[in-house]
Amino acid sequence: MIEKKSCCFVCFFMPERKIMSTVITRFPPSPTGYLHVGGARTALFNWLYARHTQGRFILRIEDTDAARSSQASIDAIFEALEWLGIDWDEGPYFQTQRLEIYREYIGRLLEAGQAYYCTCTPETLAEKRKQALAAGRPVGYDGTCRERCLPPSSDAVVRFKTPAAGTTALMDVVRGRIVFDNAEIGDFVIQRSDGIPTYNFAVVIDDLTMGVNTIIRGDDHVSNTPKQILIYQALGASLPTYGHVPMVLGQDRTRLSKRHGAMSVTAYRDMGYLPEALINYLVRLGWSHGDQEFFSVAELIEKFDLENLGKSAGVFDPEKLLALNFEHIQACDVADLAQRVRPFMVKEGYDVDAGPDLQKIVATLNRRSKTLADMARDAYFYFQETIAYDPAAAKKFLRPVVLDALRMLLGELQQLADFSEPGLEAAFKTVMDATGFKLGKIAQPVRVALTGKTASPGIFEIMDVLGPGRVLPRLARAIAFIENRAAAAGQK
RNA sequence: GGUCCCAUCGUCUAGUGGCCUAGGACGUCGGCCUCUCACGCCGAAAACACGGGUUCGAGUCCCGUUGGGACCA
Repeated sequence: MIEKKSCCFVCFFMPERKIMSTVITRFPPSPTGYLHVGGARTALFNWLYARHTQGRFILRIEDTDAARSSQASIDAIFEALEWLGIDWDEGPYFQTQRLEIYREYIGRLLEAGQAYYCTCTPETLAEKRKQALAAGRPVGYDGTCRERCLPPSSDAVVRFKTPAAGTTALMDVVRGRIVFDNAEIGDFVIQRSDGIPTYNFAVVIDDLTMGVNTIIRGDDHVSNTPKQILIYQALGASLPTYGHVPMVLGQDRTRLSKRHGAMSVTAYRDMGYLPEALINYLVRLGWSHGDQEFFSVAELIEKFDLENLGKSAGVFDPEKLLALNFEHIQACDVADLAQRVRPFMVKEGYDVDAGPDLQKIVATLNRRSKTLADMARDAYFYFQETIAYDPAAAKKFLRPVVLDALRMLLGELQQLADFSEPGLEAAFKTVMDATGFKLGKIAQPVRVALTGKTASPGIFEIMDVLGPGRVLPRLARAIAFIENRAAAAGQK
């Protein structure tokens, strides 16, 4: 029978959240590169659960692999977490600063006879492994040094004394009960000969000493878990609640890596995604709340639980993320969006303060932008001094047939008192009535005059935002352009 | 190779034995709206991996097969 522990228990029986034992979760990245979306999702699950239960969230940097760890990676991880808005209540702790603590616990295990020194050489071990493989026996350590009571030495590792028989069971909130044979586990190394603890040992000691009682992590850790449970038990400690969530896969259904395109969290920031959109997407990949697709961060904190975590791996779909980003952009008010899009406009090279009102610009673009970068790019015509005509657009719409209409429109606009949408519309109406042209016939040439292209926000909107100071000269220039064109044609 | 896990539309998912003629979302396709492009709206195609059980009844439970994945090597 699958037993599931979850926050629903807490929420159901203790709606006021007067919880006896505070939930303590953690995120323990290795600083061996940027924070990628898969790691961010794990961080999110832990952070959300801590916030949901009003518990605590700890950040711990697992930097014992000196060769692969770097300060640059640590900084990159902080940067990504900060952008996502993931804050921590404790830490960051660094494993390299906790070596004494690990040694102390190694000592305890040694004293209690639950661990021992082993001096088997890698060569012998490899040879024995080969033989075991050939004989079809488990490839774990054969126990040569187990009862030898060896003293510490520079070439000795410390092994954990795993019970030779029996089983170790993991009660997982997402997968139920998973049982492992102790014989398969064998006596594993908990401290290398250089005195550095192995991953499985350090993790347990850290979680134990930090009071972590809820561990949500990728299911690539499932096979490590029985070893960790054995250590908890040897230390007489109570087990944390485990929840192993499935991996995030690339489009080709293999594990996420660089070749799947942009995978770092900050890359999405730089492409103009909203952190709340990435969060929404990542959390929904592997967790659900009925049919709901859109969640604000506050809503996620309110609704996130362990009960509804899925157990099959999910493919990262950039298209869906993009669609969600669009929705989150729609959910932002223009003042907020204006602030957020500003750096992207600066990156485009616009002199933002010299342009029209930023909020008014944003109001014309937000309904049609999937990213902040799109919005900044599409705002070009608000900032360019002289509009470059797209050749095809100019050829099709800046033609002599509309010359009179444009001249008349320019005249109307020059004496227009109310340069706002209703006023502009009235001016167009006058020209339409006089020429018999439909709106489209006039609007397209004007659009090209104003933006250089055939696609843009509504013509009255952009004229309103641009204002007479920009509209009139651009119109005049388009008229001149057509006149020149007509003259050139006439000479042929 | 050993151990463990997973399996519903192309993708993310709803579904916890009858409410399933399998629902939603992204994407795709068609239409409407329209000053362009978008938005929006309407509609369509699209899935329970396979085979055995259990049961009055199975997407839902059990076993096997196949396929994928993780870890250890």
